[in-house]
Amino acid sequence: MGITIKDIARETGFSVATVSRVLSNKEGFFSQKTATIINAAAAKLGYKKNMAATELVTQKSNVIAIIVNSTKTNFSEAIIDGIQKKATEANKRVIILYAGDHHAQSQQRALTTALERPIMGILLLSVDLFAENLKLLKSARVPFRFISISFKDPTLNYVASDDYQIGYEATKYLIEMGHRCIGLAGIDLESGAHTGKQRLAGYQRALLENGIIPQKSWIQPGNYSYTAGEQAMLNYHQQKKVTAIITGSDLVGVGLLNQAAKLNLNVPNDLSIIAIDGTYLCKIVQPQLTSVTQDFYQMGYLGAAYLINGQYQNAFTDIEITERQSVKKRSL
Amino acid sequence: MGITIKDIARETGFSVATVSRVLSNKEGFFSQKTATIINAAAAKLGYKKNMAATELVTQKSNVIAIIVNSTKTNFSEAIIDGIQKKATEANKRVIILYAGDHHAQSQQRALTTALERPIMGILLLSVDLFAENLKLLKSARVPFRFISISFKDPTLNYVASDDYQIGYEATKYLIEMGHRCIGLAGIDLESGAHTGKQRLAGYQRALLENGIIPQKSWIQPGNYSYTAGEQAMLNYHQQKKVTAIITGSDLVGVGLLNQAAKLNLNVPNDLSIIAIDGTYLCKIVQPQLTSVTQDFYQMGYLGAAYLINGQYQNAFTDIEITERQSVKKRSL
DNA sequence: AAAACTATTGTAAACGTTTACTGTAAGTGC
DNA sequence: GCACTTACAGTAAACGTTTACAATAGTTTT
Repeated sequence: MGITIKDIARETGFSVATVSRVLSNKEGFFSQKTATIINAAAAKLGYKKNMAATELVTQKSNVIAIIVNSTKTNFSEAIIDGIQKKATEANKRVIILYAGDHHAQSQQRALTTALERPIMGILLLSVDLFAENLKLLKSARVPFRFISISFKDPTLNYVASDDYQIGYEATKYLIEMGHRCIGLAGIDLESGAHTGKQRLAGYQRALLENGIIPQKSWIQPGNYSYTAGEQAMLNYHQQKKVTAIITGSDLVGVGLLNQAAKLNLNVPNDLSIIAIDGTYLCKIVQPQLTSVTQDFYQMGYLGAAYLINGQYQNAFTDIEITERQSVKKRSL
Repeated sequence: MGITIKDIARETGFSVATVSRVLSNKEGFFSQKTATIINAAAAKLGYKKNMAATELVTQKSNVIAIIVNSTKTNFSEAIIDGIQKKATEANKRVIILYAGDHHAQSQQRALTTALERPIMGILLLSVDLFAENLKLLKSARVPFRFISISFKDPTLNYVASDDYQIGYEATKYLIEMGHRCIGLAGIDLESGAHTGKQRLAGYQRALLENGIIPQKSWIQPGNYSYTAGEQAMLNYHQQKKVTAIITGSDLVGVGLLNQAAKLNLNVPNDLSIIAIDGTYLCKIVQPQLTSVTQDFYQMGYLGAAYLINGQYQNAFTDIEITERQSVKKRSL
């Protein structure tokens, strides 16, 4: 294959041990003169360290594996940026594995790819593991953390937004804007993650605190997708009850928005929308979507930090309401 | 660290050689009875193969590294899906590395991460390597292919769309729709890749073939970004010349579209837009953007196939015009 | 000048796996 | 009963690196 330290040893006349010490910069174990010779030879021959061999003997790795689900989650990029930032600071490497779109076999493939080689840990970005895959992950001796997804299970650590608070704040905001019949669309109430359920709980709480009885028909669950938004809008239109809608993701918001346009509804005059996420999507549609904005970058940064420092704890990152153009104040 | 074949050998009383043969399924070198015992022990102990060790001794790897630039390239997902498909078919694993947003150091970090471990090859998704990084890549003995970017340099292999044809077809389409003053916005004419230059050439050719003299002011270069689209629209508005614009990416198209709205221009009545790419973005804005649609999935699939089969050749994938709502026929 | 230290380098084992080479027992053909 | 296969399993070397231990020469201390 390529150039190894043996080649450099032969070239320079030193032993592989000395070459190794110079190349991995074990300060104090070699003279400057030697270092110069060896480094020159390495550069000349185009030496590239074989990390697999290093990891084999040292029994440790500086690689963090990120597992993302390939759903159109346009926020994963910001999370990855945050992870990269922290990883670079801590001199760690990052590799990314795609786990498909909630597909058990793809999940397993990604997981296996990660577990079959020496890595220092795994970060899972809003991936909701199937039971057998979670078991697989737990059975490995590799530390892992979830990001942008949370669980009841106390053995699972995560960094995410507080979904209860998201539901609560979004609802409160709409109530303050004069709305009383408020929809909640495109959230997943089935999965093992309790993201959807928490948002629902916060939403209900805010309604009740303001003397509003939540109506079952106001809730249109879905899988956070564009089409879930379209479908939800169709259903709301039949009922003609809600005046404002909270959407489970930006994409749901856009789906809702476009379906509303098809139905000749004007947003925000006929219907207000607030989207949960606040990615760039909100800014590039018309009208721009008001959002509960999550701090995805920070999520990634913090999740990586916890993994690297070996801290087993959960954390919530900040959220904030970003006002744009899709919510209108309603006079009473 | 974890369980090794030694542990299984001890547990079952067989030698590591036999355990290895069973676990890596070397047909014909072990009895069924032995296999059953060893597999049971492996399952019981939760054995996970250490691929790094395997790759070390076999001197080969089944891992393909994908390097993507983290620019908001919303099409990379489709390419990755195509790669994954082919990789799965050929029983290869895939890891992804982020190379930042045209940032030399991030590029180098991603490249080094890939080159420092045994991989069977590298796929670069529309990443325009800095000269020193290209040198680094070439100096390694690892095969690589570019996807969704093309070069004049005959030593570089790629699978991409034919950018000349893209420019030509987009322009021809607009001419057929009755336009004579046609803009070209947001393409990069500076970089080492000749994507932008090719599109420009095809565009000019189509104009000339139809007796239209290309005007310098019709061309507003940029870096394929949303803001490039906004800026280009501002410039076009000052001139008030073009009636239709070809945009270097979907994102440029959306930027242009939204800036047009701010300027009280109606698309497509006052201005027609055709975007190059045709990702889901075109469908989720209003009006939906007509596009020159690229077959990104196929690009990924084919690029992976060439890499896996060791074929050193270039290929162009199909393009097609997808009519939506942003181009209006102009009566003469 | 002996003792003790320091700086630099080498030797060899180890990491977890694969595989060429050997060995052995049982089966086959004559 | 002999030679020849066949089926299965073990021994040991190899992959590229790190590092404990040992060795050497030079320097300092006493």
